[in-house]
Amino acid sequence: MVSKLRQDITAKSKSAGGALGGLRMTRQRKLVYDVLLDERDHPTATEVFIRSKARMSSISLATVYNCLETLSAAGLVKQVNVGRDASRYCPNLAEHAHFVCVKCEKVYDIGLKCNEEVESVWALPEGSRIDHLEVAMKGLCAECNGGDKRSGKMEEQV
Amino acid sequence: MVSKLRQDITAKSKSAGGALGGLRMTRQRKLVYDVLLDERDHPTATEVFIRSKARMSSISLATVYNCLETLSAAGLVKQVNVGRDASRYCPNLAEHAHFVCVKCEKVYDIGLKCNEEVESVWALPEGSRIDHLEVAMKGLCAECNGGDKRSGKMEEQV
DNA sequence: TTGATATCAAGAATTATTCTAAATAAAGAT
DNA sequence: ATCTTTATTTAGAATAATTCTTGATATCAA
Repeated sequence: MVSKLRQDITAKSKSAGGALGGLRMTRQRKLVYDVLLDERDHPTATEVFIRSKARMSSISLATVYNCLETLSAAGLVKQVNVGRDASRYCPNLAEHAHFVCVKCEKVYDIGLKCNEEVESVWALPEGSRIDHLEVAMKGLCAECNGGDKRSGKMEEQV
Repeated sequence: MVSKLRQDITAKSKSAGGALGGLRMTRQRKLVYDVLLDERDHPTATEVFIRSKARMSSISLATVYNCLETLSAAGLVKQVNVGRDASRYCPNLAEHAHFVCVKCEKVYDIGLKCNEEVESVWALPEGSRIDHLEVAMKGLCAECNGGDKRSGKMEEQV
């Protein structure tokens, strides 16, 4: 189902096939997905709604939530949570963490270093199955960190 | 201020000293902290409220939120966020991640492997300062994972 | 075209959390 | 011990993000 929807979206086909409950590629879902692809600044649902509404005035906030949920479940989009802030959405499917600057509030994607694995640093319990991992960081981005050029060490927080 | 409050709590002194706005060690703060220490199962604010109310019937939910906020700001307690669920609270100050079993809903603390550092795997942007990092995992814990004994590889999610 | 079903839209409802304002309690000074 | 000042508590109202509900609409397969 995941790849089915993606295939259909990227291929701009009209249908997601009848399989698995029959996900449909609707104008709204396509629009919401396009909005995310067009400006990859990790918008909130409301921001996506505003941008979507500019292109399709009839779309509703509830629909935007529905579409974001569907796209996330389908694996096309990632829901980004940092603390208790409103969820943000991101079409970057590569494994990455998120970093929010507490000053300018921009959200940055942080990629893995080459040949590294996130799991490698954690003492995961034997026998468990991890199928979702979310890494969120907060701090000052390079621009806002102005004077201090060192890539400072973290505080004790986890 | 952080260490001041901790010192006073652990020493069971009556005051947090006049420094830095004068944090006071009140019965409510002590109680909320004790509740967290007594049962380290990552309760939500409401759960902390229920447990606290059993020992001090006059305490209010707003106060519990206040205390949890104060204790977190003081560094005695960590606020744990996994996805959009209600925040949970944890008195474990060691660097660790959180793992929530999607079946039994238990929250586990995941420690770092020896000599590993979280930051080491991420390509952090030059010049930025990270001062908070939160790592949340979801999956099936060993018990709930029953049959499959492999510590399974993660899916693509981050 | 038509029937079955998925999806949409609008607004109500829910939930966690924060805010407000008056009452209370703590710490230091008298 | 009492007084004063200021932090904190309390209860309830307010807020904000998200989910739910329901009737209308769009889409797919036949």
